[in-house]
Amino acid sequence: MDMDKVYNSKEVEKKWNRYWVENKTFSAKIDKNKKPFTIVIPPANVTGSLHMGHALNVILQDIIIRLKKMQGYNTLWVPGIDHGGIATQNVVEKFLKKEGITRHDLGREKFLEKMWQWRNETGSAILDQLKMIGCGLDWCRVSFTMDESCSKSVKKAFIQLFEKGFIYKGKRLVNWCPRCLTALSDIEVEYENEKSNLWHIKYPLIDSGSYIIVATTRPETMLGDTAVAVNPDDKRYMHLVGKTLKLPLVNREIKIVSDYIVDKTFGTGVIKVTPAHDITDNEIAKRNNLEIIEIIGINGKMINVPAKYLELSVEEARKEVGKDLEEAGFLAKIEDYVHSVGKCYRCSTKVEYLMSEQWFLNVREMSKKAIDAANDAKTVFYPQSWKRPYILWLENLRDWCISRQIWWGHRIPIYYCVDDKDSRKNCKPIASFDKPKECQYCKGKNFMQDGDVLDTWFSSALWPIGVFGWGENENSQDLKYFYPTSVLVTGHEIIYLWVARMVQFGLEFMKNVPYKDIFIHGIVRDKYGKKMSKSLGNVVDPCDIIEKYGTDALRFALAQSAAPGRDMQVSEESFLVARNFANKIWNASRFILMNLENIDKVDEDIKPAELADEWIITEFESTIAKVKTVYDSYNIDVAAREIYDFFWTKYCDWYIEVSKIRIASSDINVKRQALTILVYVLKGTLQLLSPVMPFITSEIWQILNKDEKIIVESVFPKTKASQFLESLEKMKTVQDIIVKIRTLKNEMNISSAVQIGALFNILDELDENKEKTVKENERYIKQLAKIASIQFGKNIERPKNSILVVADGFEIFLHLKGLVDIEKEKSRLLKEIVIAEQEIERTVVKLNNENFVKKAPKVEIEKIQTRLNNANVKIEKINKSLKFLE
RNA sequence: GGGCAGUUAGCUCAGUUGGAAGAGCAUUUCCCUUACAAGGAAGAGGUCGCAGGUUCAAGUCCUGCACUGCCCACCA
Repeated sequence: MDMDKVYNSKEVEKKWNRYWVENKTFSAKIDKNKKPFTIVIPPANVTGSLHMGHALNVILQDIIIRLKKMQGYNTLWVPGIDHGGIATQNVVEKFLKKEGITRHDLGREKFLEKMWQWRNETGSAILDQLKMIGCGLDWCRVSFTMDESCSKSVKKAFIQLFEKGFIYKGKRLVNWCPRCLTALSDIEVEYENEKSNLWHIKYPLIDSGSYIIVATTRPETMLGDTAVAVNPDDKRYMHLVGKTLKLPLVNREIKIVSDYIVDKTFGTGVIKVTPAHDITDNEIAKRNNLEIIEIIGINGKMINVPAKYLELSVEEARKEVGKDLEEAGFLAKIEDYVHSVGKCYRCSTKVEYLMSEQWFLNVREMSKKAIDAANDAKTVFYPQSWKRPYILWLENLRDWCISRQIWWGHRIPIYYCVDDKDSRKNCKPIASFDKPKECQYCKGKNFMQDGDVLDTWFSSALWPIGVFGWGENENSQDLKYFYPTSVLVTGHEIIYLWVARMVQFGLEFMKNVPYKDIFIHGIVRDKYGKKMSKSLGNVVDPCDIIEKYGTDALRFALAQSAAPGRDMQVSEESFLVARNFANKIWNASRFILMNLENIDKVDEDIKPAELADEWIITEFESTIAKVKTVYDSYNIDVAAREIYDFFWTKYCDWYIEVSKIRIASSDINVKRQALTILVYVLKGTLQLLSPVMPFITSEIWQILNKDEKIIVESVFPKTKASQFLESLEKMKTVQDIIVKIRTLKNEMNISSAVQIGALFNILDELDENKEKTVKENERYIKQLAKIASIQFGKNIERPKNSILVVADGFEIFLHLKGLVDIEKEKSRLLKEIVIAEQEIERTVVKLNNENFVKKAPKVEIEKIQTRLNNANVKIEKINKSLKFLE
C-alpha cells in the first residue's frame, strides 16, 4: 500500500463525502430497540452562504452526532433551511431595484413567484457546503420552513393560539422600520450608541410670561406633543401641574401633567410627551387620558404637522424645527449627548415607534412554563450562565408582535367576511387552514385573507416539531420517537429570538420541551478579537481554509477552541497547527502501516511485554476516560486538546520511538507483539478523534482494517480501570534520565546523534525498585538518549574525560572522546549548584515553619523532605566532582 | 443603571478537590537520524490585572477595585 508522505486532504474528503451520502450512513429510521439521539439543525437562511459562524455551529453538532452514533445511539440530525422573512425579501427586492421595478409594480402574486424562483435557484447552496464539511445530516429529511409540512404546522399553531385567545389584533405602538415598511418585534431592534444632541426647549406657560424647559434628543417630535410631564414629587414643578402651556411652532395648548415615571434627575426633570411615538410617553398618555397625535408616517415622513414640515423626513424636520425654535427664541441651549438609537436588525435603518394595527401574541402563560422548564432542569444550558439571562428575559416579556407587512412568509390564516358590508352583523375574523366555506355570522360566502405574513421567527419557533410533521399529524411516529430532541447547538445571539420561543411553543403544543440540553457556543472572531464582518474586510471564508488546509484542519481548529459560551479568536495559524496535526497522524499511521506489511496479522490479545507497553496502555486508558467525560459535557475543546496531547507527546514522541527497535527486530514474534499494541492504541486514538476529524480517521481506519466496519459505525472505546498504574511512575523515572542526558549533550554541544558511553553510579539512597526499573529499561536510555553502553556500579569515582549528570538516585558519567573543557564543565556545575541551593532554601523555609509541619498532610511534608534531600545529595555530588576536576 | 464573562509567557489559550506555573505559535541552539523539516532534541521567556482577607499553603476560595468584551433596561 502506498501512502503519500504528506496527507492529501482533497482526495480523501471527496471519497468519504460521497461514501457517507451514497450509503446513507447518517439516515435514521425508527428503531425501538435503540435509544434515539436527535439534533435539529438551526436552519440557515436561504440567502446565506457558509461563514465561519455556521461552520463552527455545524461542526460542533456533527461532532456530537458522530460521537453518539459511535456510542450506540440511533442518531438523527435533521437538515434544513429557513425562508428568512424580511432578510430574504430584501435581497430579492434589491435585484428588482436594479431592473427598476418594485414589488408593488409586480403585485403580490408575481412577486412571490419571483421569490420562489429565487429560492429554488440559490436556496440549497448552503446544504452543499454542509456536505463539504462532512456533516452527518440525514439528507432524506431536508426541511424548509415554508414547505408543505411546516406551513401546516404554522397554520395549526396559529389557529390553536387564536382559539385559545392568546393571539389578538390591536392598534398599538410598535417598532416600525420605515425602509422595510413593516412592524418589528422588540428583539428585532438593535440598539447602538450614537452621538447626538440634547435640545433644551422653552415651552411658554399660558397667561404668564414664564416658561418651562424640556430636554429632548428628538426636537421634531414636539410637533406631536400633547402634554408635558413632571414627577409628582418634584418640588420645582409641583405647583405647575395642571397649568397650560402653548406648544411652540404649533400653538397647540397642552397641559402639564404629573407621572411617577419621570426621572427628576434627568435633564431639566421635565419631559415632553409625544404619545404616538414613544413608549414612555404612550404610557403617560394612557394614565392621563391624553390625546394621541401621529406625526410620523409609515415611510418616516412627517404627517399631521404644520404645512412647512409636512412630508419632511424625520432628519430634515429635526433640522427645521431646531432652526425655527432658535429663531423664535424658544431654544435655551443645545448640549452634546450620546444615546442609544434603535435600528432595524435587517437593514440598520433607524426604527420609529408608531401606532399601527398589528397581530400580537400574549406570551404570559407560555413564558411562565418556559421559565419553569429551566428552573426544573428540564432544559439545561451549557454553560449554565445563560440560564439567568434566559429567565430574566422571559419574565419581562411583552406581547410579541407577530405580523409583518411583507409578502414573503407564512400568510396569516385569518379570513374576513366581506359580505357584511355595513358591518351590521358584526362578523368576526375567522382563523382557518383554508378559505372558509361560509361565514358563521352572516352566512356570507366571500372572504378576504389577512394581507400580513407572520414573523419569520414564528415558524422558526415551530421548527423542532414542524420537521417531524406535527402540522399533519401530531401523533406521528417520528414525533413520538425523536421528540424531544437531545440537544440544541447554537450561538447566544439567538437565545431570545429563537431558543426561548422554541421552548415556549414546544411546551405549548407538545407539552414537552423541544430539547434537553442547550449548548451555547461563542462567536468566531478574527485574530485581533474583532467580530468578522464584510465591512471590516476581516472575514475568513471556511471554504478557503478547506481548500488550503483541509476540512479536518478546519474542524479541529474550531473544535479545539470552542469552549462552551466563549468567543474564540482564530487566525491562519490555528488552521496551520491543525493541518500539521493531521499530517502527524498521517505519518505516524504511515509508519505503522509500512511495518505491518511484512506481518500477516496482529495478535488478538493485547499482551504488554515491557514497561513502555504498560505505560502507553495506561496513558491511553486514562485518555479515553477523560475524553469521554469531557465530550459528554460538551467540552469538545478539551477533548480535542487531550487527544492531540496524548497522540503527539506520548504516543509519537515516546512510544513509537521506544518501539522502533522491536519493530525492526528480525524475530517476527517480537515485531508482531509490538505492532499489536501500536495498532491497538492507534486505532483507539483514531476512534476518539473520529468525531472531530472524520475524513483522515476514516481513511486510515479503512486502510488498517480493510473489510471491517467504517469508523463512524465502530464502537467508541470504553473506559476501563488500568492494571498497570505503577508503570506511570516507572516510565517517569526513565524519561527523566533520558531528558537529563539529552539536555546535557545539548549544553555541551555534543551532537545528539553521537553515541557515547555512560557510567551509572548508583547512590546509596536509591530504592531497589527504582534501581530495578532503570536496569531493566536501560535499552530505552541507550536508544533515546543515544548512549552506546551503560555500566552500573556503586561508589564509583568520576572517570577522567567525563561529564556529570545528577539524576534522582544516580550520578551519571558520560564518557567523552576528547578532553573535558574543564572551565566549561566547572561553570556548568556551579550553575547547577545555584539552582539546587535555591531549592534547599525554598524547602527549608517550609520545613522550618512549625504550622506547616503541624497542619499539612503527611504526604505533603514527605514530598518537601524528599526534595530537600535530593537537592542536598545533588550539591554534595557536584562538589565532589568539582574537587575532582581540580 | 442592572447582569454575565474575561484579565496567566511577545501572541492565542490550558490550569481538576488549594500542595513546586503549562501547551501551541513566535524566538534561540543543535539535527534533513530510513513515519513526519507540515519534523525531531534542547533552551530562553511569567510579581498569574490591582489591593486586602481566609489558610501551614492561593493562579485556584472570599471581599473590594480597575480595565476589556457581551447582554439587558421606560438613557426624555
